Amino acid sequence: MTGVSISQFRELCQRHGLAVTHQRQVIFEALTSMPGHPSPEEVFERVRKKVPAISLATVYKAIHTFLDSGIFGEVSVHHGSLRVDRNISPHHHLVCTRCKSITDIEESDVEPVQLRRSLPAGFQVHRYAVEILGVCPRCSEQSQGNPDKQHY
Amino acid sequence: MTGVSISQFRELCQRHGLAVTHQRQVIFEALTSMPGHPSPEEVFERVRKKVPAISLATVYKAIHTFLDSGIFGEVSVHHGSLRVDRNISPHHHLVCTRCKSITDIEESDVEPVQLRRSLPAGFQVHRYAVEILGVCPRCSEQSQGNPDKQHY
DNA sequence: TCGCAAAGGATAATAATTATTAAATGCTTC
DNA sequence: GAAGCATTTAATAATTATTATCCTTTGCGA
Ligand SMILES: [Mn+2]
Ligand SMILES: [Mn+2]
Ligand SMILES: [Zn+2]
Ligand SMILES: [Zn+2]
Repeated sequence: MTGVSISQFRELCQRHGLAVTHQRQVIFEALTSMPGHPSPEEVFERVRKKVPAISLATVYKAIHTFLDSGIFGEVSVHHGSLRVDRNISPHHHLVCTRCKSITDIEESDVEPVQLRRSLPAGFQVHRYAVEILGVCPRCSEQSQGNPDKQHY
Repeated sequence: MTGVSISQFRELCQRHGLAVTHQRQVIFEALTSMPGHPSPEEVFERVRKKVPAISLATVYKAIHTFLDSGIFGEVSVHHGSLRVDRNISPHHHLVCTRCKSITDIEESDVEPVQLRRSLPAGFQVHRYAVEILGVCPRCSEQSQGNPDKQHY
């Protein structure tokens, strides 16, 4: 029972300037009670058991609202479409969270990743990929302007 | 002029047991000549200038053929749909490339990432995200069976 | 060259996401 | 607590990304 009381949720919403709705609370509770990194579809399947009339679009909108408020995060900033990597030697990436641009960083430019404790037993590691997340020069320049203009 | 001669391409295909077709060569050349990490749509736009009659499906099929042969790579193994991360404190991920499962690794379980040289000027780093890519225990068990069964 | 498996083209189908719009609801003010 | 207005929801259409289908064409070994 990882339930969040209505008053706690109300407080959370107020802190982020969000209206408190029943749907948002149910979606929030579904998210906090699900293991791993759920997809909108998975959230929808769970939520509709409590609120059968809910719409998938409402789930998407609530999730984006939570993401925009920083209440939750997103696993991959560049999940929109397949991106081919012509560089098949191990390397890392510089990723702009604003415009989604991806730039190669040579593996030798980063110290090898060191683990402090062992991984779950039986996991076979193939490689370590470092994503350096941030804002590229071009995006930070025009940061006051329109913040969602994308240039690839 | 990063052009690849037809004989070089023919050799590459032979090495991977692929039939040599004009479309594949044009798609391959487009990929090798494009900067960054192109999407299928971008490849299609470029390729159709040379072969106007080409189909988008052919581009997708050729790209998958190249990916399956290991001639090129894919930036994100989990690009299929949005995945919410309830953990908004900085942390890392263990990713199974077989079943696409994503498991949190605490930031403190990995030594801080160290750069050996400076990044492109003006890039504002927000955080470093390490992806530990490999095969999870469950997938490596049944590795002889059906290799594309997914369990989340 | 012949024959066939493999690949391409056109297009339908599916999956993921976003847009639209009218009705319902939350929130502020009285 | 009701009124009014802005926000949110539900239903559904539209988009976008990707895959499947099906028939035609082509590459390649015999
Ligand atoms: Mn790369
Ligand atoms: Mn996570
Ligand atoms: Zn940028
Ligand atoms: Zn797995």
